[in-house]
Amino acid sequence: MKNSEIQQQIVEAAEARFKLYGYQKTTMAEIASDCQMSAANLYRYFENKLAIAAVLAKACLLEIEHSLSTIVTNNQLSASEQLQAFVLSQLHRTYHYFDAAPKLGELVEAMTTQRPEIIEAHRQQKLVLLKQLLQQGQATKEFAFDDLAETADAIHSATLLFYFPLTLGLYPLAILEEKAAHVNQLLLRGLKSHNEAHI
Amino acid sequence: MKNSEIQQQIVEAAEARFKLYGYQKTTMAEIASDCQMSAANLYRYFENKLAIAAVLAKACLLEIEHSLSTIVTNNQLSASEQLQAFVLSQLHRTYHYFDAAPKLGELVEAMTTQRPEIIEAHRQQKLVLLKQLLQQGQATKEFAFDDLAETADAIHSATLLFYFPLTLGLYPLAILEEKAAHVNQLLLRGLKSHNEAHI
DNA sequence: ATAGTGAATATTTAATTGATTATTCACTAT
DNA sequence: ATAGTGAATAATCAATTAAATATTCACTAT
Repeated sequence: MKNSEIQQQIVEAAEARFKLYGYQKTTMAEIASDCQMSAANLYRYFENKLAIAAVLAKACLLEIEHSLSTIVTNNQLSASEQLQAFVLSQLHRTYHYFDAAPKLGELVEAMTTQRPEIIEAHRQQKLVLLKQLLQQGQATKEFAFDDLAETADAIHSATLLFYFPLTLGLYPLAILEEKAAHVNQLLLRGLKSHNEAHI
Repeated sequence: MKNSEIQQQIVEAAEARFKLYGYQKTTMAEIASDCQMSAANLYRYFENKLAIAAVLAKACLLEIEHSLSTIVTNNQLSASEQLQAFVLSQLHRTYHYFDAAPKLGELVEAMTTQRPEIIEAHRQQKLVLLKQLLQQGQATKEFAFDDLAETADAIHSATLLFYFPLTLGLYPLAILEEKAAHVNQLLLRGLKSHNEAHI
């Protein structure tokens, strides 16, 4: 069995435990036992427990990024539809994660406090995709705006409610979808190219 | 001394302690001592410690609402300027509260979990003010939008980053101001009346 | 009647300490 | 050399209990 396959196996065992019992309550001994090895041996593959969690977290975030990337590169969709889908995709994916496994909140907590660069990298990646989306909309004359980076940042800030784990718990999904629709509508009106660019 | 003056005195003593030492670390005995009375006597004026905190929290939120109300009724300002000020005022007031007294976070926590109706009432009050602002903008032809309530809700959702205590800590004030400016710019473009109302 | 109190009781916190658990390491097997 | 282990150490957690604290109440003073 290859080195990387064992790493994979460890992460998968950890994932199942983290989802079911939470990050805190999962012990290295349990993960090891699920892999038919000793706890000590885990350290030959990962620096520590947090590193296992980090791989898992990165995978989740990458999954989201892939979804978003698919939307941005889907040229069946207009830029408006892409933006709509972009926001809703984050909402649904993130909501679903915590709906299916509320214990994953512990992972978010751990990453936020101990690996903030992972969260930040994800944010940056989303900004890249948003900029791409906006540029495409601009190229087709569907959108018009002054500053690409500022606009992407504005959209990202304005849609915080739909991807920020702590706020997702505030409302049921149906309400969040409704709010997302309203925010999208307003943002799109601000982006449509038949506006004047300046006041 | 009137009954209500004593209540006032108690709340002020509690406020000073809450700001300096936090809600948890402040004891009823300390508040009472600051008022030259026994802890038992506090219960003649407030049901319990949480009730004192609730009065204080309501006062803080009312202060914010007053600021916002002043902005909305200030007819020196265009509707756009009002919206800009509306968002920035929340950002600055809220930021300042936690900057001057980080321990107030404990109060937010307590209210969020044990008196959520206070938070909700504040939200509703802000929506009322936002609707008023939007209607004025519509009356002067500065703004155009389809649904008043939906638009107010969209703006409120989109500016979450600038009043939600937990997210305010994510960035320094200067960055938040910058983001607020970008979001405002985009929202305003969506509201300006020279847009088509429908796509 | 109203404002106030000290002492009693009920909850919450804080400190202690005894497990658990994470992590390291010297070692074995291949 | 590489994969693995058991046992040692270090850090965390959990149960216990002691101490503080919130809250109630029977009572005093006005």
